[in-house]
Amino acid sequence: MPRKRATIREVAQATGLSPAAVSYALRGLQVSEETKERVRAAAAELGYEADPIARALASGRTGMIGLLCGSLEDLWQQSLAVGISRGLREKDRYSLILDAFGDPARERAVAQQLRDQRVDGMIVQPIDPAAAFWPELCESLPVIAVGDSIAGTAGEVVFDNRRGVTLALEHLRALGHHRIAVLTPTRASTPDRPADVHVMAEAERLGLDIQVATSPHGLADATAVAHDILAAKEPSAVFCFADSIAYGVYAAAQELGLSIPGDVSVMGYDNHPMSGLLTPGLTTVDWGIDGIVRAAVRLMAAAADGGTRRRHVVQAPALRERGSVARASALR
Amino acid sequence: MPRKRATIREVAQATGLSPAAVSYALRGLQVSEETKERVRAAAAELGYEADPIARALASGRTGMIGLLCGSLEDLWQQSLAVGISRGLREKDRYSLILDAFGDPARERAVAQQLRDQRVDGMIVQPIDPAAAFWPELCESLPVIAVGDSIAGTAGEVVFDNRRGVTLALEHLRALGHHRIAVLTPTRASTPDRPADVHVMAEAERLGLDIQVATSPHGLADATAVAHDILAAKEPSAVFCFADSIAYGVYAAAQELGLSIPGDVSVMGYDNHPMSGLLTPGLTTVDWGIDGIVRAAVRLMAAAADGGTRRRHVVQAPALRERGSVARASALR
DNA sequence: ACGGTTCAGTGATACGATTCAGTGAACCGC
DNA sequence: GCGGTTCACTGAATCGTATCACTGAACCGT
Repeated sequence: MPRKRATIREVAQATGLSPAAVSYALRGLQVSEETKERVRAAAAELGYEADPIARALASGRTGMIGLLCGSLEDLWQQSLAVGISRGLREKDRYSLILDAFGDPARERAVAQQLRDQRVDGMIVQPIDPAAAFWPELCESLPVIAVGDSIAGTAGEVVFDNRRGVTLALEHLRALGHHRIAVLTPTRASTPDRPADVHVMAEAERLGLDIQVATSPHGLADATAVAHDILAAKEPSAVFCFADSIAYGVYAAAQELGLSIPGDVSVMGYDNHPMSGLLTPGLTTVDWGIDGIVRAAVRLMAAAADGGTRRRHVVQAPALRERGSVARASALR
Repeated sequence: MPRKRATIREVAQATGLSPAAVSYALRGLQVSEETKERVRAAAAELGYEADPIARALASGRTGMIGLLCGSLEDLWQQSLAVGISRGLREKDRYSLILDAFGDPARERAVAQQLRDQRVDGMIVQPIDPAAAFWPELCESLPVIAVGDSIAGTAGEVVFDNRRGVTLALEHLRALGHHRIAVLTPTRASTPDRPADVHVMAEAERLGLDIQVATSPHGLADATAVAHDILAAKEPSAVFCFADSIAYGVYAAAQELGLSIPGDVSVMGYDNHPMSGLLTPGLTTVDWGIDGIVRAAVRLMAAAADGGTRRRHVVQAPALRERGSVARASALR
């Protein structure tokens, strides 16, 4: 790790070529095999590697993919981000991970920031899919959406949230739950998430008495929110729109001496790896994170390599029944 | 989000000033209040913001802090990274998160890469604290080490692993465990981690019969490793050098029909938030992640703002007793 | 031998800022 | 009214690469 790096000019000087020739040679363009070899040797000798910043300024490309996460407080989104980042790495692309903190305003700013950093593409988990800037953004670089669909993307891995919600609520209803608390992640100033809308519609259709509250993803915060809900509302079941919020319900139930699923049933959403380890295991809606990661990476790679075909992958949910949901007792 | 951004020249033209003056004005340097205001107005009008890439090339600074993580497969390290990233954000600094995948060779490459990206500083969780490149790196930019100490840093948050290991092993021994399996994270080609060395020394001192194996952090992999250990070696206790590996032991015990702590005691290391939610709760060594995050962010901010005083924070561990460790039964 | 094509390589410019050295004017005390 | 500062600003160089428009030479078939 030398103090001062060699520049392209020094390599040019060493080989007696022009900087332009060196630039071409190292990228395997327009030069004779013999010269390429000579340049490569000189570059290795001097320990030269192109400066990514200068390259980005001149060419407008960086080889980096931006990862715009909805909220990294969510353990599942952490797994997703790490998984995608690793997947991209295997395709020799680096990723720049940024967090929107669940705030649509910040989401816009961060998207802007990623573009300013000249990322070659972005994988986004949109908080506000209806935001006006998406189409403009998509025109300036390839965007892959994960989760909800947005306009103009080069590809999407869309979760069938409608189906996921139906799966969850029908399961609860089939076991006799009618009075259900719904805990949805706190988001700054975006009232109508598509998924929330589905909850309302399905609850209506199934004749359920739901009460919606919001909670942050963090365990401590979620526990506090869940504590209040469990103590005051006495629902027979809690449907959490993220496994990490459900973890808060487990903690709150423990504090209150309530048994799951004896006193209250809990349903999650995501199937984070830890959900199977809890006692009882968290019954949840599984999206198959590995499949999502693979699809997102594949679509991004295709789009960044100039693939023009717009791909649309729909991720189907599966109900993963464990032990946290039981038949509603008549008592509550 | 305009298609094409305004440049500093356009702002200069609009105000009748030179580009240099605009550059100074927007950074609050060397210009009259009145001109500053005029420039700010014109910049706002044109939607101008300095291009971070061009700025990085010209000034050598980016305002970004690099986060070099040992292995993001570890849930605890994920929390740490997200926490630090969030902490830096609150100080108006963005972070570039990169993963070394537990590989010292990669660690070096990634550090190099971060430096090439002109990060203003790096927070690293060193895999190989003895690697030769650290001092050189530290001379070219402020480095904060988290975990193990490395030479030449601008500051460190060091875990007292010696004490942590002692705490864990003494606790196990006090409860009558002598035959102990130790599960330590898999690392490519670095035999002697400081923490591992402490384990050996302490085991010797306490007269314990330990058997060391390595395991990846991922739940599935850790479960497989733990399965083999539990089935073959029949230790009375397992000491995992990361909570996420301990989670694998829980899963394996479940598969094998072993009860924790009835058949085997499990001790973790880190105290990830989920550890308290398991049944039984995971007895573990708590490093106080919030304190680490705050200290790391504080040290980095101080160093990046030109603070010259080298700060050294030692993080003391605390044994967090839950239910996963019980008195050794005479049977096994 | 000739016009046309390809090939290997060059020189200059662009990318969009920062920064250094310098300049004219205003202002200072004496 | 004079030398010396300070102030506000400018012009030009710089950062390190990519890329565009050329050029001279070699090579082609006829």
